[in-house]
Parts: sequence; C-alpha cells; structure tokens
Amino acid sequence: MPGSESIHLTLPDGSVREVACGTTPLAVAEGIGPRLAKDAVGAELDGQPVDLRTPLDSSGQFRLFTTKSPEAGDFLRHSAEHVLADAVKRLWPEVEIDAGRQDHSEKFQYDFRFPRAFTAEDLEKIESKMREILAENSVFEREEISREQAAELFASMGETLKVDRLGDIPEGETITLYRHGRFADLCRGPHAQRAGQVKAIKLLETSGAYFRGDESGEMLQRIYGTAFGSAKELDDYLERLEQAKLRDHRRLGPELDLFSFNEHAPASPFFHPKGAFIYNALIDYVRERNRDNGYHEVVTPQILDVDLWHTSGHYDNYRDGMYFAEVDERQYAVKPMNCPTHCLIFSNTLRSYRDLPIRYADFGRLHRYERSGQTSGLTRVRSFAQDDAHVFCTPEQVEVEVLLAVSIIRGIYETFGFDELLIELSTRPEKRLGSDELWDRAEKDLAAALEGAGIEYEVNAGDGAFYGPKIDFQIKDAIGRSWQLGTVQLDYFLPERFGLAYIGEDGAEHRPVMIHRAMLGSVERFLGILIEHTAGAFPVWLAPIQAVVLPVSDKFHDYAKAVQDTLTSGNVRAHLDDRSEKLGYKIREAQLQKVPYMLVVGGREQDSETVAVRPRTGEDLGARPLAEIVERIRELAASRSREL
RNA sequence: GCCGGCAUAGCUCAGGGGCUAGAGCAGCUGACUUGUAAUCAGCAGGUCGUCGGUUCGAAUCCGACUGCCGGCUCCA
Repeated sequence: MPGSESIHLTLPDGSVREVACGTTPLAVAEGIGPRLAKDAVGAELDGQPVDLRTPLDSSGQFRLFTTKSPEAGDFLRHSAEHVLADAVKRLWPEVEIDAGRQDHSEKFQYDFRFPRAFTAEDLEKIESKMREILAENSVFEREEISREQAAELFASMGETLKVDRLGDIPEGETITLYRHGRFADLCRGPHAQRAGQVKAIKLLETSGAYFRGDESGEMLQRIYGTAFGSAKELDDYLERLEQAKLRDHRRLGPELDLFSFNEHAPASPFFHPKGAFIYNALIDYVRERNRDNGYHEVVTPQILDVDLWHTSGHYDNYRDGMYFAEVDERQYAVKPMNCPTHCLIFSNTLRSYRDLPIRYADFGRLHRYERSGQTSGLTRVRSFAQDDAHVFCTPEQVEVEVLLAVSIIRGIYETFGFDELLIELSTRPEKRLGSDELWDRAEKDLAAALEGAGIEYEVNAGDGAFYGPKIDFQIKDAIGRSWQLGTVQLDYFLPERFGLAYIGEDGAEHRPVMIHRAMLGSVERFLGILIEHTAGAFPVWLAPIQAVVLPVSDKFHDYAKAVQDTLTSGNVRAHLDDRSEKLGYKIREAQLQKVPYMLVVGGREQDSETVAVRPRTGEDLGARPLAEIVERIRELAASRSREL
C-alpha cells in the first residue's frame, strides 16, 4: 500500500527505476512515455502477471506488455470474458452470471443461469454485441471492496450466483471488483487497460457446466471463446485448431486402416492388421526393456471370483466401473486391474527376503466400464491393456526400485521423441487409507528417490492415489499438448489386504511394499497419442509397411516383384503396388499412407539393380543399390531410430 | 451420468412430407503402359442408425433408444 518506502523495478533493458511503494504499473508506464502508457495492456513482476492498476509493493524484474506482446493475450482474453458477460446481460438482462475461467492462455469462458441452451444464432448475436462493447473502448477499472459491500451490490443486481461465489473467497483475502462501462464483476484480474485493445474475438462453442463443478448441483450454460490483439493472431489460432484436427487419431486411425469401432462393443477398439502390428510392436519394445531390467512377465486370468475384488477393496471403491458375470451361481468380475492377480502369485508360495525384489509385468487385457459420455477414441476406452508391472520389495529397496522404474521410463520416452518431460510427485489425497506415518514415509521415499538421482520434479499436493503417493510423468507432444503417460505408485495397502509376507533375515514375517508401475500407461491411449504426435508418420520400426515398391509400368512387374522379395527376405516389411496406374497416382497414395520409403523401379533401375528412393519427406535420393536400402531400413528399425 | 449437437453409399457431403435419393473420392471392369502427390470410360454400390408415432403417403415431421462429436463431471 502507498507508503514512504520505495521499491526498485528492473526493466528488460537492465535499467532500474526507483518508485514509491504502491505505484501502479500504469504510472510506471506513464513515467517512461505517453505512447507506452497508451499501448500498455498489462505487466509482470518476477514472472507473475500483474494488472496495470494494482499497486506494486515489492521490487523485482518488471516488464510491460503492449498490444503487440504475445504475453498480452491472457489479459485480453480475460477482458473479453467480462465483455462476453456484459453482452449477454445486455441482451438478456434477467440472466444471472456465474464466473469465468482461471486459465486464459488460450480461451475464455463464462457460465450463465439461462433457461435454455444457447444456440448458434444466440452466439452470433452475442458476438456482435461484444464487438459493439469493444468499440465503446471502456477503461477497465479496479476497485477494492469489502465483503459486505460486494454482497450488497450483487444482491441488489439479483446476482445470487455471485453472492454464493463470494462465500467461496477465503476470509481475509482482498476482494476486488473490475468495472468497464456499467458492467461490474467480482474478479481478481488482471485485465487489459481498455476494451478496445481486444482486436479480434470469436465465440467457439457452448456447453452445459455444473455450478461449482458439482455433479449433483445445478447445470449452467457455458459459452467458450477466444480473443487476441490482432485478427492475424486469431486466424493463426483457428488455423492451429484445424491442423490439430488433421492429426486427430480418430481420423487418422481409420484413414491408415489401423483400427475401427463398432456399436457391438462401444468404446472398444478393433485393431486391424496394421494397427495391431504397431500395438504389438509397442508391447514388444516394453517387453524387451522389462527383460533387460529384471521384470518377469506373467499371464493371469481375465475373470475372477468377485470375492477377490472384495479383498482388494476395488469392489467397494469401483464397483460401478466393473463388469460382472454369473456362472454356476457364482459371481465373477472381469478384471479392471492386474494387481490383485499379482498378489495371488506372490502369496502362492513362502517368500524370503532373498527373493526380493520380485518384479511382475503383465500386458493383460483390462475392462473398465466408463460412463457414456466419458469415452473418446483410443484415449478413453472400456477395453485396454497397460504395460503394467508390480514390484514387491522390502521397505529398504523402495528407493532403488523407484529409481529403476523412473530411468526405464525416461529411456522409453526418449525413443519416441517425447523430450519435454514433466515429473510430478502427487502426495496424500484427502480420502486415503493408512496412517500419517505411513504416508510420511512413502512420500519421503519417493522424493528421496527423485532427489537422489538429481531429477527435477514438481509436487502435486493432494493428487495421490487413495492407497499411496505416486510419481506421474507428463510429456508434451509435437504440437505442444500435454499428456500424462507413466506412473510409479507406492502401495502399502494392498499387501496388507492380501496379507502378503516374506521371511526376513530375522526369521520373522514382514510385509512387502508394492510398487505399481506403467510406462506407456494404457497401450491404446499411448497409440492414440503417438498417432497424433507423429501425425501418422511412424518411425521405421513401427511403420506397418516400411517400403512400397512402385513399378513405373506393368513392364517392370517382374523386377518389382524381385525387389519386394529381396526386401522381404531382408526382414523389411515391403508392399508391391502393381496396379496399372501412373506413378504419380501410386506415389500420392503411398504418401497419404505415410509409408517411410517409396522405391520406384523402371528400366533404369532394372538394368542397374537399383531402386529410385523417395522417402516420405518428398526428397529424391536417386537410384541406390537395393542392398544398400535394405540395410538402411533394417538398421533404422533395429535402432528404433526416428530418422529416415 | 448431465447439457447440447450429429447420424443419407466404404469415405466426404448434397437433398428433402409424394413418384426412380444424388455428387466427388474409394471399389469393380475395360482401355491407356505410365518416371516422383489424383489418366479416361463404363459398371456396381442405399431398409437414409434402430424402434415406435403422426399421415392416404415418412429418408424428410414427432418421440424413445443406440452410437458418435463438443463440453461438464468422473478416471483404481
């Protein structure tokens, strides 16, 4: 708050400005120049976005964003969000407003209590009303207000949802209001300076959304949109959405003949030969890594007495997500997880501490009933397999075992080119089993394993599984989207439920610790992500067809066939396109199928026992000896290279 | 599960209370014999998602169901 003390702001050019504590970023901008003050949208202090009107009370690295800064986007979208609410209120004054979005990195949204769903026509009307409001170019004003004043204000406006929301703000927190024109909303900011700085808006879609995210509560009507400082940026954004659609695995999968879906088994993929090839190649890869690291594969039943699921606790917690069958008047459940079956193998015989760690891997098919509306392509299915494994070890071995799992996982992601990796340590959730001492120890073990190996991670407080903390692995795909893949979870609870024990050095029984580990996660989901990451252009080792032989005319079919045979006997997955079509036609088709290598053969090649090599990158490598290309493809596949 | 949308040929889509439901691509047949992203011609292909209702008549209007899509919620 304004005081006699001063603070020091370090500007991007390295210069330092000394200003009174409580000076606003807008005042700082004015001090630098009127032009900058006019164009300023927002600011940041030590990387934290700050509103132009929020008094600064500490020193730090200071930057101002103008309409031209990409960083201004969050400010602009947040302001467009208020303009959206304003527009809806102007069109339908009786509508109650709820709240906007937390994350404005891409979109904005607002929820309304509206008697029906918004239609496409409504959106058009709202959008043009928003443009009118933007043209008014109102200034966004920030106002600190007491809880009582705020409650009174919103009650007087008939905004009962807002009054409810007010109650969600923790005691003692400064309550701020942002106004533009006659519109006022409870808001933390930050906002742009003026509405007119938002140059391009688009409303994207509508949907229902539960008030406060409560499934048992009221459903409101939500509108999503996006906004930018220029029409060009908006166009680029929409273009990116289009590009993302083109690599959507639900589109590419059928196009590349990888998989299909059928009403007879909703949300359960049918992998065609090419898709199954990739599916199995992924599993083979993990199998190889398992073998190299002392994990032993087991095969366990699909359908087990429901009794087992009572023991494991899954029946109580996840009954609604399980499939059941009754045979011989006996109740069975289709397995949704492998862990209980692994516990049964572990307890099949007396175990010594000398046997530990025991590492069981399992690619068993799992079935989980996902509620309708929750399923999507390969990423959320009802029938799937995980690259699952469970390690049974002594408490002392936990750190080493966790580290082993982490290092295998990192190696695997590298193979796929998932270079950007975020590791999260998820700690005890509110609903959990076991004592606090147990959790203290488990969380400490995981953290120690990561820190011991110098691995950077973030803590995701409260997001652990109910039976133990976990390390989650998030990757970023080729177009920057984040996906959670692998997980390493500590479990002290299942060994307890199953009464697992090993005989220790002291001759007494001890409880083993269980570590759940998946690297790809669900193989189905991983394949979906991989399709989008690669846009269907798989690395040579995963390409169902690695090379297609293209004779330029029927006259060269014999040579083409001989080429294919040579490739095949050299373990290259080769296809011969001997249709009577022009070369361009066949190239186009192979290209659309993203076949890594097109091998053109005509008179010249036949005479010299070569093939004209055209990788799917489109370059022309010219005529190469057949043996060379066989060797090249074989080498790329064997090394699981991503090169062509 | 909730809010909303969609469902016509293998695919992308047009049509629309009425008489024989269309196009392009893909498929098949034939001609062409092809040199780095689509040769030409012909043929075939449909219970207009399923069930029910309204109607003289429904692919078209209404309802239910199923599946899919965008969100919400959930995800051991």
